[in-house]
Amino acid sequence: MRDRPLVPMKPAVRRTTLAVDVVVLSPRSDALAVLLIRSPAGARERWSLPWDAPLAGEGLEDAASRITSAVLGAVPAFFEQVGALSDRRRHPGDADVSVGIAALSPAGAGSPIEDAEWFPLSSLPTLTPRHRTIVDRAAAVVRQRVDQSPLAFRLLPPTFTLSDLQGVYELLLDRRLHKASFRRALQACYLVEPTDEWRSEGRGRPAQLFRYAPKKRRGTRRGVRFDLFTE
Amino acid sequence: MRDRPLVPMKPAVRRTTLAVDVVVLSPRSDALAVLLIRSPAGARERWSLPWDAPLAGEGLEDAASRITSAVLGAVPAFFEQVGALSDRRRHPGDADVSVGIAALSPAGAGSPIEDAEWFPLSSLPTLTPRHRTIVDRAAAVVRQRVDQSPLAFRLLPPTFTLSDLQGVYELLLDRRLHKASFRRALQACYLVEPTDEWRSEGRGRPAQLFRYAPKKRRGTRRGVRFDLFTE
DNA sequence: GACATTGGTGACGAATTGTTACTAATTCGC
DNA sequence: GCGAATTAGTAACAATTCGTCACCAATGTC
Repeated sequence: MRDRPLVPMKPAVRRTTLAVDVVVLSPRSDALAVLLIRSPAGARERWSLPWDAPLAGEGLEDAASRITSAVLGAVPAFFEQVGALSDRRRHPGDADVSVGIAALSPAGAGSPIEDAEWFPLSSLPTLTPRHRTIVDRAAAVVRQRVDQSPLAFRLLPPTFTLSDLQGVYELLLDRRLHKASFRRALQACYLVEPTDEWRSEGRGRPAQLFRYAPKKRRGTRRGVRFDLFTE
Repeated sequence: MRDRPLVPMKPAVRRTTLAVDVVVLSPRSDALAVLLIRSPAGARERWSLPWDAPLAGEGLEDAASRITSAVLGAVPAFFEQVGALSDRRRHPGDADVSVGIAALSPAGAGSPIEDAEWFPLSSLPTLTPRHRTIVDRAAAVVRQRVDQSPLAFRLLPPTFTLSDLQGVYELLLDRRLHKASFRRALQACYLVEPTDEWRSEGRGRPAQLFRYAPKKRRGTRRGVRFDLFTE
């Protein structure tokens, strides 16, 4: 009936080289930025994502944490796998397979080592083709999950103003949100609680500081929203 | 200031063993089912996910397609990576790292080889710990993405009734949907078009057959829905 | 003190969603 | 044939949510 091998497939492991490539994301001066490291002299591209092979038995997120820590001096607040890539596209260490991991780091946490720098997502230098794909997918995954998962809170310090929070959402979604609607939606879900601190930023009324404190209120399950399809 | 190695990290690839583990999902008799293969005699678990190592330079989804094809005799309609796992948990081939891939196959496509069988997600036999995790994550990912991506159409034949479609959504979301609301939402998004065929299933009025034919109508971007957070 | 600027909220009309109730076309049993 | 049962499909209304406007509050600037 169909193409099928006469002899059942015999699965077997094969040895390959594997890299964990980390896309560290953080809001810097009103744009989402990626942490890149200067390539060793002689490399074709000047910059690359921080990467390394996982150590024996080390979890992939643990590897990403170790790598980020070495480059930024801070442990990211959140990880999300972006996908594994196995293709013939070039990788700085010529790994056969790359696992891309997005790491979210709050604004202001850590500081890059000398050979590392933040680049806004919108103006990246040339990267190896595989790294370029991983960055694009990381950005897409993060943007897509903002609505499913409290990612935005991982890009903020422990306390923040509601305007800060709205700013991060606007950064991630790349569109303006309406203040009153944003706050009403937030209120309805019991995700933040007010602290008794206020922050004054020069002009304008001081803003109350909030912290992320989700209450386990199971929201009423809604109908199907076909219009959220990304494809 | 923080823990940071005195010498900058020297990334390097290391050789590891890699497996692609495939979770083939298909609706069988009103439940979502997974395709498992009988383990060789002497294995600790009787059943396992179909798996293999990717061939040199073979894409991971291509490997998943090849593996599924060998076991089911049909090429899945859709793939979605479920995550890469690197831990010390047991894998049938003792691979260091597994890439889990969910493969969606329409009801009725292909037929399993002799050593393979469909198991409803709700009553699986014992699997190696890593395979168990991959299945759970595949189910979670598919359930979570149903609202973002037209997955449900990949679990149906090319033409289907609206009741079929609603049934798949109910299977995936594990809750009843309201007929009128479901159809109104579907209508509003121009995702299906009617064929001029009708299907009679015994009792009841015959149903019109539809096909998946998304029109690129960009839906109006909505506000933020915090209540969709999964965590 | 007037004004510009940022924070925060009530309220109203518009849009969407949940539900009820109905009509339509078929098979089954008599 | 004919009514009951069963599944498909839809109109219409009520309840809820959403987008917006308008406003008040608290601060710095002139």
